[in-house]
Amino acid sequence: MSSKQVSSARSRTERAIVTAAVRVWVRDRTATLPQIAEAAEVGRTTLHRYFPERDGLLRAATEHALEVVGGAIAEAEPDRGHPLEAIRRVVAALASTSEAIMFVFGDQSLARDVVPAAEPDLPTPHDPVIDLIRRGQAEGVFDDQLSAEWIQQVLWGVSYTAFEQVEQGTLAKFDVATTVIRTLEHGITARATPERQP
Amino acid sequence: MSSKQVSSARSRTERAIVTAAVRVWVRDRTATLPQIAEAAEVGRTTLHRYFPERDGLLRAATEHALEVVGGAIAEAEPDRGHPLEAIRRVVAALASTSEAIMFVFGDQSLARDVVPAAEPDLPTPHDPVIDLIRRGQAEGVFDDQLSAEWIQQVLWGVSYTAFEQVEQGTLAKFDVATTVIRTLEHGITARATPERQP
DNA sequence: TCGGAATGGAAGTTTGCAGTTCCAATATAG
DNA sequence: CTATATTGGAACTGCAAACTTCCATTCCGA
Repeated sequence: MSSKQVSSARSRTERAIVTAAVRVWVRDRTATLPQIAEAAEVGRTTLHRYFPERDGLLRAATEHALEVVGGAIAEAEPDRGHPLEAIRRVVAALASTSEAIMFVFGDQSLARDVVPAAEPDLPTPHDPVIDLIRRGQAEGVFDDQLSAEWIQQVLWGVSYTAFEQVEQGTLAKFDVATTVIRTLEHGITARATPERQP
Repeated sequence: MSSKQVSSARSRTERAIVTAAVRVWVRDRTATLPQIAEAAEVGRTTLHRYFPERDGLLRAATEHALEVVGGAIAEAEPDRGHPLEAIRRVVAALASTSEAIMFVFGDQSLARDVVPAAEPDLPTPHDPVIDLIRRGQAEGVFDDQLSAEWIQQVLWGVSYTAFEQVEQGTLAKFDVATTVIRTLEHGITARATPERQP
């Protein structure tokens, strides 16, 4: 895309800045640029050279986070195997990108304003996770009384909740995938509930 | 608590400001005080007279939102009846306080910093919802392989997700309680899944 | 009706951060 | 080794929003 070949130094610095931005902003959305420069171990001047304005960095950080999440989902091969197995792989994959997910979904204004601009076509149309859910519904594995979009949002929401718990030490990182999957598959009720008889 | 009797005017104005703050900040955490003054139909000067600094209003808004949510939960009588029925009442009650819930839980820094200061003893110890979940687990209704705290967080998380969907028009307000409860009770899988056989 | 309480408009001050400029120091490639 | 690219320290401007002050007006209870 760039007209000139980027030097290795440039790309290394840019990557450091963007990842630092995600890392810092995920904990404090109001963190200042100097704070991010410090986290990236980069001078304030350098940061402004790479990203002349705050919004540009915000967008780059968002795009980067989306790439990380998208890549993890792709690696999980959601279009392969039994839907239940596939979604377990997806959850496990998401667990390894918790920072990126919390960054993107931790601020509703990000998801509302920046994400659409960042991904002109990928987000809603042809989402591999939606495809997986639809496939699972067609095969009678997932509840087809619930919309695929709702199920997807629940997947994000429950995963996000788990990441939060890890963050505050209430849940062991190791248990994230198991807990999320168990909750998704059976809800919060004990197994084999006598189908409502309260 | 106050040494002087508060005039009806004072309390009416204060209430208008606080509810406006919740209403505005739930959609845009970065909204300015003039914006809130306008939403409260109150002069900028008046707002500053009631809340000399931003943090004070933020705290008051948080306390108010917590009171609203706590009141709704209490009205749902979570300690009465079958746990499944009780939690359905709680979800229905939460649905009517979506604004307050989204305000408190929509910003992790709020839940992290302001909430503990706002409720010195109520939040974690002796939470009626936790009590309900524990009771349900003891009666074999809720999954006792999951911690009560996790189940509570899932309850919040799924409800929050539903409110978001309503906000963006993806879910009808009318369907919130049904959808949340169905998801909580059975997860995202079709009823009577042949207990794993992928 | 009268007087204190409450309100709000307008125009301050202060603060903190984004964005800029300049120049010297250092790293990297040819 | 030298030239160019990259970096970053420091001091600047500009701006937006929090917070303040003053005073005229309106509301409300005694």
